[in-house]
Amino acid sequence: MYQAARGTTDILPEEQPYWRHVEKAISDITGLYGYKRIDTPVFENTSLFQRSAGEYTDIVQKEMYTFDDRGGNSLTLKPEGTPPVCRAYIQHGMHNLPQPVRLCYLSPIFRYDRPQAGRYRQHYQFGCEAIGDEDPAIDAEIIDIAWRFNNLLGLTNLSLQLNSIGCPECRPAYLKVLKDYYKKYTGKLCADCKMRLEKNPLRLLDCKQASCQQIAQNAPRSIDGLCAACADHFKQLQKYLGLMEIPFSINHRLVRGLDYYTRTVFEIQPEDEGGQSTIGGGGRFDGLIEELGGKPTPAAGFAAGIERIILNLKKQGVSIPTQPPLQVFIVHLGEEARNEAIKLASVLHGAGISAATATGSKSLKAQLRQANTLGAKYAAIIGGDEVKAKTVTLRNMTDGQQETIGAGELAGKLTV
RNA sequence: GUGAGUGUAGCCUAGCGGUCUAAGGCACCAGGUUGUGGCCCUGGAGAUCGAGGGUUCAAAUCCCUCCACUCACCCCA
Repeated sequence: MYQAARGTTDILPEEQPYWRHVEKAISDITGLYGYKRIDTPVFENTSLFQRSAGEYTDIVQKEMYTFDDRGGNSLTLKPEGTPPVCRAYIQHGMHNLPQPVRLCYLSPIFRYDRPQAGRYRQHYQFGCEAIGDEDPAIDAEIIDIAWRFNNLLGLTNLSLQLNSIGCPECRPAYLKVLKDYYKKYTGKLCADCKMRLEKNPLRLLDCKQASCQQIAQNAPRSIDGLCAACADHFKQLQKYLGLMEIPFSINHRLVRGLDYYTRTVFEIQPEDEGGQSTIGGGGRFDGLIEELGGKPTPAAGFAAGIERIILNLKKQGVSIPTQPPLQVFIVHLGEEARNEAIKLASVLHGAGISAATATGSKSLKAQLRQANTLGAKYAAIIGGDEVKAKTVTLRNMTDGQQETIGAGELAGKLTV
């Protein structure tokens, strides 16, 4: 028997109310902040992602779904949302628009990871990017959206972690200080951290090994190594967050896994502990547009994982609006009645009333049972008597009351 | 990529060498009402017991291999 490919999942009808709830929140929040939707292709040229994420990130090294098309071009299923949006910004000359350009997306994301709770090989991310402005008010706006989005969804007990990891001006000096500190502990580091010390020293800070955490505890802090411009930017950001009354805590060990981040980085997590806990994160990426061939252009953004949000909506027991029920299920007895039922359904659909018609020629009991199982509000019964009198018997499935009305009156009756 | 756990009908579970021609619950279908659902009662359909191989007179049950799923690590959303 075939089953969905590893790490992928069907979003079944009973799951859909959660997705609609999330989609509604996305549409509301982006409208509220003036972010315009953009949909980029599901695959891009491989080099776009190689250049943007960073050569030594896990995404590029082992998580990309890369393939050659028949023309021999290397393509990759998008492993993150930001680079394609930046590519589109450049390609369509959006630097000619008033800056910043505010864009948002809801897109499938593909990463070849070992699946586990809250982690899929195909998952969905909702993201916002504000491109073309370095004002810390933009960072604050992005964080504000991410935060309010979760409120809109009904999630509570979330924490917002914030940090600044500097810019190309000040980071090299900080990295040197950091490396010097870690070199004193080389013998005590885990194998991964020994690698990180060489390839990606920032990542040393968020190692989860207990022994490495102790070392990270007293490591030099990135915010102590910021240049004047970055320090001021971070200070302003915190002030704005304060004005908006968004609670945050500074996490000196928050660095994020992608190389393109500059200055601001942040993550949103549920308070309770859990493996794959982060439900959203982002930051500033002032160098990315230029790296991808555009003019030097500052930008900031965030992305949130929909599956993890839904996981938390369920965990927190957030009540979700349900689908409107089927208005009427049309029941018929006999060949002529069946013809009338089909005509009637057509009229109802034309009038914008949801209706389904029984199939086959089952007993009245069986048809009503089906109406009940489907959750129909009414059953419209057409039997021999009704055919003769050109009426239908309308049964309210909640209280069992029923009345006989003219066939032509049904649509009007159900509209009210 | 690493480690641990689990695979019995659509779902949940019992059985853990012979009484298994695999049991029960939910869901599904039908009947109990000649034209009336939900509750109840009765009945029905639905499983090569994840796959392949081995041990044995005998395997859902023991062994091996593979596959899948789950959880965790790495990393991320």
